[in-house]
Amino acid sequence: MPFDGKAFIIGGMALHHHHERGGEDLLKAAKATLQKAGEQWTDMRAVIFDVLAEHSKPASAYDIADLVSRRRGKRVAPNSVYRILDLFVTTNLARRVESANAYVANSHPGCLHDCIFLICDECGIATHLDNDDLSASVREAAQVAGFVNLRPMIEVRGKCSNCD
Amino acid sequence: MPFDGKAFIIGGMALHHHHERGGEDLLKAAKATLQKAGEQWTDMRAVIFDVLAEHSKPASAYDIADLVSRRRGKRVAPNSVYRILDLFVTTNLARRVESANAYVANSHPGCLHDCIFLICDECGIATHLDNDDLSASVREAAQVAGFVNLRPMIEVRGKCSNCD
DNA sequence: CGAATAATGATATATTGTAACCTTCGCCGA
DNA sequence: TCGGCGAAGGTTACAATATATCATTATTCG
Ligand SMILES: [Zn+2]
Ligand SMILES: [Zn+2]
Ligand SMILES: [Zn+2]
Ligand SMILES: [Zn+2]
Repeated sequence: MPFDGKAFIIGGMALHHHHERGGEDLLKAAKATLQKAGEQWTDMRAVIFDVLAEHSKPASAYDIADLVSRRRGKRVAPNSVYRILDLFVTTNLARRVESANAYVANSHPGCLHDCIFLICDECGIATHLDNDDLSASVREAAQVAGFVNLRPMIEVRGKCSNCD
Repeated sequence: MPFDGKAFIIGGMALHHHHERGGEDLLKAAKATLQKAGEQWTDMRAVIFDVLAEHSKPASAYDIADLVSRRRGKRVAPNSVYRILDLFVTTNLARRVESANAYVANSHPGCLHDCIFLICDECGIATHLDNDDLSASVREAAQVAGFVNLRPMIEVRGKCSNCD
């Protein structure tokens, strides 16, 4: 098996390799990941994932509800969107950006690690970083403090180079 | 001048020393810091800071509005609380915990650095960590990516040792 | 097929966050 | 002293985000 990306070790988990995906490729990967988790890849879920993946910046559940409603020609209530977004987050198909109350599609579903997001105050775009040393240090600090079931969130608000 | 704490250098800023404060001491430090920033230490602000500092876990603006209303025997609108919390955050008297939509008093006002919060999903208590190496690395990663005016947020959700 | 389970729809409500405009009060110069 | 000015807070209205509950439809599986 060819090694086509960076390597990750998280909290004693197995080794992963990393493959950033997009477009049709990403859709397929998301579907496979969700199904491997024993969940159904329904029309609604496919549309929501697609809308999220196409969106250039973190999207709120309400943004997504609007976009999906338009695409389906029929109103989809935010609570349905929330349900599916929650599922996506727990199955690693999407991430919640806490400082923006919004969600982004995970460009590497199936690859479990802590992501770092840089969010521009100006244009709202979120840049996705991966830095295993960094996230491992954060996890370790929390573990030393006696925490378990860790879910680190590392986000940096600021102004991106385009908007500067 | 005695050196009574850890040392910090952040983003080329001057050296600080660190002194965790509480009770009357913390109140005084907050007042001094706010006034040094050219802002008034009013009754309302004093009460809100006190309520926040006494609160054992991150408090929402609405929590604070209730507590302050009770203490003053007169309704204080969340609106007013938000205004003052925003001021506190910009002047470093308080921090916003993004993953909890809530605020904590800064135990070291006047001492500028990035804090790490560990928030327990169970009891809601936020443990405050400082780790300069870690936060410096986060800042550097964002800077390398071309971001400026950085405001890192490092939070870890999980379960604390008490609740485990 | 038919029961059990999963997914979504519909509606209501809770929680969090802003905007706009008004009143009060302290401060300062005419 | 008077009147203007600006900061702080009050009041009201509303927007944005999130959850709860129950009904309905779709899937799974024996
Ligand atoms: Zn990542
Ligand atoms: Zn930007
Ligand atoms: Zn700190
Ligand atoms: Zn706990």
